[in-house]
Amino acid sequence: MPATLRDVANLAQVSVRTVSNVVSGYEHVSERMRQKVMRAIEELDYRPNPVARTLRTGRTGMLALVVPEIDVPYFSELARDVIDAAAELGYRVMIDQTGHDHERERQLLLGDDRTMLFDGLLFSPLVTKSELLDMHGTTSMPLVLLGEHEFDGRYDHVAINNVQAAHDAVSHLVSLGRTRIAAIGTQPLEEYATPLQRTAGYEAALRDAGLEARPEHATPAAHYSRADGYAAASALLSTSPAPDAIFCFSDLLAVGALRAAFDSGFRVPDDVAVIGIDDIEEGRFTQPSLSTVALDTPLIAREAVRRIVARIDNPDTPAEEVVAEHRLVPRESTLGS
Amino acid sequence: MPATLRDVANLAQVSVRTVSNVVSGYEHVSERMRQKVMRAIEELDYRPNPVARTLRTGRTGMLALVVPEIDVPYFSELARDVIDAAAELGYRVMIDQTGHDHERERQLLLGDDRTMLFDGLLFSPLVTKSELLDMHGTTSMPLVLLGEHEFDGRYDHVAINNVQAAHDAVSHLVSLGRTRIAAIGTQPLEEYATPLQRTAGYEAALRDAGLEARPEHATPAAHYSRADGYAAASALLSTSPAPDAIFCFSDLLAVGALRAAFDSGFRVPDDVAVIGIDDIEEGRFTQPSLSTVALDTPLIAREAVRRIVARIDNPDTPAEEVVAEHRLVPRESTLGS
DNA sequence: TTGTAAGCGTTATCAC
DNA sequence: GTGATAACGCTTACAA
Repeated sequence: MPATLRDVANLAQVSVRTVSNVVSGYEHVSERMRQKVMRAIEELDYRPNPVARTLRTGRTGMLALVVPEIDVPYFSELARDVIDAAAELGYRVMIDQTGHDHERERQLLLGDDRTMLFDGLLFSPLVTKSELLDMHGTTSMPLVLLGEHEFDGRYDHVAINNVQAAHDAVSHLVSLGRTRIAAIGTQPLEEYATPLQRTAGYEAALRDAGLEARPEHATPAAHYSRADGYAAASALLSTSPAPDAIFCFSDLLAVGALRAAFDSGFRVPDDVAVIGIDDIEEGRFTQPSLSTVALDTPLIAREAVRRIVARIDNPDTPAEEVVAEHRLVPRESTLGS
Repeated sequence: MPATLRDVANLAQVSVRTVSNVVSGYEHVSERMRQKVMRAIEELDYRPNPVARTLRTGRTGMLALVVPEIDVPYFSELARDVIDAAAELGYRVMIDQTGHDHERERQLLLGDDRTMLFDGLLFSPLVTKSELLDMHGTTSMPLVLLGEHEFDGRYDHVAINNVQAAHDAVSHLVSLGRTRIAAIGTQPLEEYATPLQRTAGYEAALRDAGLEARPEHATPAAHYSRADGYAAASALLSTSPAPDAIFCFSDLLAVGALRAAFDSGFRVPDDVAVIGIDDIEEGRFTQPSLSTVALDTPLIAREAVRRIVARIDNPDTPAEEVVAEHRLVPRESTLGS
């Protein structure tokens, strides 16, 4: 059984108050006392109980990061940066994946969970309905949203300009002279923000270029996975006339598309150019390397953690929106080598 | 200010005991009481405070998963499976990355951290010295080790047979008629278990095949990253005679090696065959697809969680070692298409 | 079946 | 500067 403050106090012949002072580095303790206490701590191998401290102070020192799937590179790279940024401010990170489980999202957002040992919630929806957010209202759990762009002033928000990012990607393809530009990643059945916004950007860019948006070119993808990218691209490339460019709503989809192009006998970028969004590291090593729109993930992570900690420290902080920069990163899959 | 059990009890005109019974689903409560309490809970929007419960019960319901870097695909895929397996048993997962920070590892292992809000520690060292483990002795924090293979009976351990896995990979290259087989991923300066074991398997396989182990073919890699794989492979392929096969200690190194081979004008597998270890999903979509030795990550995760939960429930459970299966997965990078 | 009360191990508010 | 002691919000003997 681990030693408690009281045990230390008894052994050192002082009050618990004094021990607590020593342990938490309080300034005004005489050197003699401090020595005595330290000896007792050493002898009993005392370690403060973080749960008791938490109950008393109301702070767990833990943040929750909620992502759809942690093994999607974009999210694991985001998680890396969030964990580092949190550590810098003295916080640890619990990670939860909602998969495509709306019930789990609901629980987290509503605080309907019996094990919410965290001070704030970083919520990074890839495909999440905005109604869910309305339900968060009653809880007092600090919340920062990551990645979408639908600010209504109620929540802190580190956003990406999805419409513009998609527009930039497609405009790049247009500037290369491509005219039959397909897209992979739409979500016709559900009202998810990210795919909706990227679809809007895609269509706007086509319009701005005077190109026709063919319905059969806007291809859905249930998950933003390599496999779905592969399947969608295979289907697209078997149509006639085949597209001469594919804009994928994520780099992971694009990785699948690259492989599909190869397997279907298409050269990239000669026959078909491919571009994604995210700038995951994987895309720098594909063959050909993957053109993309880079999101400033470290900034997103840093800002998100900064905001949530500010809100934890002062719940009345007004909600704020930060829009992270993005930039076009052309590589071999559109430019050639 | 959130409502407490007491508030609910007051409003419902019952004792806290009764409210607690209702909240925690105790069997013997009259329907009338239950109704009254539920109404009060509803009205006050009461949610139990998990920290108080934790202090009382001694259980946080949280596990810590410690990995070097969460954005390394092998670890993010492991994390996905660990989170899922933990959820199944009612646990949540806090993730920490030690980077290559030995001090952080020391803290975690020693329980020298003021915010250890978890019931058990899943420790997955890629490159970690075993001395660190000796220091865990004094703590009572349940610990399960993942991935190495140096069982001394003190800790639960879900292991990989690294020596055999490496041997299998190299034997596959030998069976293809390759004779100048290089390796990427050794760690000559430090005594890390994984690289040491994989090096041993590599050398044994060469010996068994009657091939000479050339020192210049055993190439170190500081991190198991794409970039280091690229650099190491580029160097290897510029020697003369160049190797006709490269065994990489991880798939991520192999991804870098594939790209390096291409950039150096080598065809894979015709000029040089490449094989890795891990079977990350990325390797199924590279061009050519990556031969590898698959580790049974879901099993590793499931077993690890099962063991740690068993130990949390009963600290006196004897330590146990499980060795996860591995199997050779030949793909285009050794077989061709 | 329900009420009363004693902790869980801290921190913080008083006195001294 | 240090010592008692009351919370923090919950679970659970023990009583009734």
